[in-house]
Amino acid sequence: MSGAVQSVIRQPMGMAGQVSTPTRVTDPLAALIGMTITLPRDRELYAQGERAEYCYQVISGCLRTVQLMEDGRRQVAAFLLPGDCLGFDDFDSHDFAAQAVTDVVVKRFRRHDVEAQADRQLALARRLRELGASALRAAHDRLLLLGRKTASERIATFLLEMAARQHQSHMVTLPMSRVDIADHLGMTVETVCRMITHLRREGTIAVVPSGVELHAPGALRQIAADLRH
Amino acid sequence: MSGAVQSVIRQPMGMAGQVSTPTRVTDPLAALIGMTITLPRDRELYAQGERAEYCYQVISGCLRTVQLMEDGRRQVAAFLLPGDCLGFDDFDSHDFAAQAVTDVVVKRFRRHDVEAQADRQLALARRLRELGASALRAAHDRLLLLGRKTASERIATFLLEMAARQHQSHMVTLPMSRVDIADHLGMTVETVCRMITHLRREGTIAVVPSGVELHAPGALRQIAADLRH
DNA sequence: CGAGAATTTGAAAGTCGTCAAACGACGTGG
DNA sequence: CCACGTCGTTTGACGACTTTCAAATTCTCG
Repeated sequence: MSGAVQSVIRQPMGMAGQVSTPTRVTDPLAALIGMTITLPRDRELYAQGERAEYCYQVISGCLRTVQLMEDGRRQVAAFLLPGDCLGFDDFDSHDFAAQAVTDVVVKRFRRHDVEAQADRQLALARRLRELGASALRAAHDRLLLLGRKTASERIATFLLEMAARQHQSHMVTLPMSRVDIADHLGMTVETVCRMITHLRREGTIAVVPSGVELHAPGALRQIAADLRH
Repeated sequence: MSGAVQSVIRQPMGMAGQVSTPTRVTDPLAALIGMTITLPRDRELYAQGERAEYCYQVISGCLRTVQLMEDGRRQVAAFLLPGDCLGFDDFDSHDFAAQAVTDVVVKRFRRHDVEAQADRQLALARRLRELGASALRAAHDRLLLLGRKTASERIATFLLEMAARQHQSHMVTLPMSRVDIADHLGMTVETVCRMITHLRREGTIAVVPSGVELHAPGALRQIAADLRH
């Protein structure tokens, strides 16, 4: 049995960005005709450089987007949770690979169709631009993290972000491995472990099988030294 | 230098497949009504968190987008050169500040107008999505750089990228300070200098008042260990 | 229960950052 | 036109945070 696999974050879709878009009664994306696809853990949804024919919205499970260097160094650009979209803003080919962190269900759309539909439906076109803006904002926050934050700040930031995305303030599910986290935060597995251990010994968090419990979110926030607000 | 209107942020070693967009006869952006604004060096075009009423296209000069942490740590997300656009994909407020690196001339558009126009003109709507996609791709490349590349690789990558964006292969103009470069590449001024000195002593580059000459772009490329070929 | 993988911990090494100071480019003022 | 002060760049020495290498421990799954 897949232990942690099914304890993946569940949450209604439609909250793609924690952005306060004025209450959208019907998400234009929901109107698109999409095929439901399931993907087993560790399977690749698409490869880096692959022709980008489809785009996707995550229904359940967790995906990661990955960039590789020839010598094996890896950068996980993002983890995608239910409601998140990917592939909508690529060009002809995908900039990075997308892989299933857990068993995953996604809704798949033909990009050509989406583009065509966007030309007819203003709401969708706007939604697509919003989607891009969300992704861009997230990427920019990560630039600051990777460029300027220390190891402990990165971990704290990451845990808080995951908590927020799961709409939880005490329990954070971490479906991805420590290696994935390391490659996401620009550090090594060992450093990730050490930082987590440190937080645990401080009593700030507790490590449980499928994630961590946040005992002192305030302390985390202080460590994260979060910008904006 | 105004001919660069279509040169949105380009990849280092601009391959990535033929960057879709076949030769665009008329850029939808050119049709927008924009006011020309000049900005002296070091002046701020807009502040972080400021209400995003306008968006811009660079006509001449160089801008930087900046994120600040309370303790002063700074991340330069991007340098913008003639033809580049900014502010098109923000939400209500700007995610970061934009400041003039040199004296700058920009064309300013009211975002509300752009959005409205996009609703009427498919080409513009598509162009806006492309713009977002370009920015996103650039940001992702930078994630890999910040997360996984060494100091020398970052410098090499940066020089090659600047050369490509200036459509030059031997002479690179660097209008920004070493501090700006450092804050862009996630390192310190001292390290930037050391890396440049190292390349100079190797004979790979030569430092001139306004930038550097690339004597051995091949060597740079090798150092950059560039992904995506 | 046992083998292999993932996580955690430890010790040593390195890269990069910090602190400090010299050097050089400019612009102002004498 | 040159002296001088300021700011940006460069260089050096030292220290620290992370990484690297190695191994113990825990967890997963057959």
